[in-house]
Amino acid sequence: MTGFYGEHSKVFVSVDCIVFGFDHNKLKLLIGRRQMDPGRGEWSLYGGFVREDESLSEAANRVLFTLTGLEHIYMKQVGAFGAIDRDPGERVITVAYCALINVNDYDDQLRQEHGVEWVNLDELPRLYSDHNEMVLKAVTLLRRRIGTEPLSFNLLPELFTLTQLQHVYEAILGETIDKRNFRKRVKGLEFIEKTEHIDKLTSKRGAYLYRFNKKMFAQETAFKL
Amino acid sequence: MTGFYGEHSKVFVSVDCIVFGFDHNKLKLLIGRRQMDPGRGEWSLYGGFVREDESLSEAANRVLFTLTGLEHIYMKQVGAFGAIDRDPGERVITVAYCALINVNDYDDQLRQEHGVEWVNLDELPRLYSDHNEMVLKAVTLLRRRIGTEPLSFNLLPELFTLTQLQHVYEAILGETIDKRNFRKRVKGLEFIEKTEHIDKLTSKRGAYLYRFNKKMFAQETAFKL
DNA sequence: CCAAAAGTGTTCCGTCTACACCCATGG
DNA sequence: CCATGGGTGTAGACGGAACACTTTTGG
Repeated sequence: MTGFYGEHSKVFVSVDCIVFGFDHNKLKLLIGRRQMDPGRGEWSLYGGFVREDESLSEAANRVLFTLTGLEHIYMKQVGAFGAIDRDPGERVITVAYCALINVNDYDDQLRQEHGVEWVNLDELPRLYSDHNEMVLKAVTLLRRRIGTEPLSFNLLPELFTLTQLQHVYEAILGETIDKRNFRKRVKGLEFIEKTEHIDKLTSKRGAYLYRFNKKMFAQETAFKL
Repeated sequence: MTGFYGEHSKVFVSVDCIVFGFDHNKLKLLIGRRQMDPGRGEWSLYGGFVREDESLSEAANRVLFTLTGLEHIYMKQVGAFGAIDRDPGERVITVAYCALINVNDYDDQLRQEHGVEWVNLDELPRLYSDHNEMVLKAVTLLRRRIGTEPLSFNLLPELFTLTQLQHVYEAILGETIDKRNFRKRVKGLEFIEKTEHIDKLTSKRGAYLYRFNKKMFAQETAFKL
């Protein structure tokens, strides 16, 4: 029985994290300089090898936790990448995962300790190996899903203004959105809940803060924004 | 350098093929009884281990070719599945691929030699391990993409009637479509080309045969059907 | 001659888009 | 008092959905 498996060869499997954040009205990506060979010094996603005692998604969550100290983060598999020579050193198949985090939740000292930086997605440098390809696929998925899944809230604090929410959509879709039309659509969604709190940081007049209501959303069948 | 990799462990990596076909107005899936332990006798997708000298997609194409004798088939990665105990024998991470083939292109003798059968998707039995999950994800992707990508033609012969095309959409989406609206939309798509050939098999009156024109499609930016 | 599938347009309704001005306040 | 971002409604265009009858011909 084990003989059946024995005929075949094993390979290294790693996970790579595509970590998106949102700040200053820009979609950002967390990347760092590789600190190991091969590819030392090149810009790269943050990743790690899959261990025997963990599933792929567990590995991805562990790697993200190691990097950010954050748990229970939105993560989605982007896909497996398995070109023979994608890793110049050894045969390594990798599974890319996309995570959405709120940049304010990420301790900046921890970030520096790991030597990673927030880079504007539209100014992304050339990355190690096939990492650009992974990012591209992640962005495509994100764009496709942002309109029908409640992803944007993962990039924002718990309370946010409608203008902030709109900026997230604009950053992800790469186009400007009409303010009145956007707010009209939001108004139709019960699970985007207006609070009595007011944000006075970004405007003198102040803006109402909204909240994503998970319970309300659970009752929702489908939405478009 | 190799020491860096040496700290980590390797795992078996396989590919599994989710092969869709279309026949008798039904979407069908190719499955067979497992001929090996663990899980001998259970319904299962057809798969194989990834070799050292091939990429993931090459492995998937090889496995599909072994099974069907078909090459240059539409194939799309569905995702990686990596639960620790998903394979009862050894740790195996698998990457699922979805293929769309025309059932008439598949030699029936070859099918029997491999001991696989076409099963209606809506009558799918319980499959080995996490294979049902893979199929579910593949179907979800298929439904999402059928409206914006020219997938349906992979399931049909080169020449097809509009009724056949409509049946493909109905089978994939699991709902009936209004004939006049459907044909109105098709008429708006230049890359679905009317030929002078007439099919007399399915109706006494006869129906015009159409063809998917790849060159026309290449000039298309986006479509909806 | 009739059963069975092919083929064909119009109307209605809801949704999306474009668009401009007043409000509140801190400095 | 003015610069800055917050907040609001309407009209017209467009696209999607509903809907029924005529045509052809093999058996």
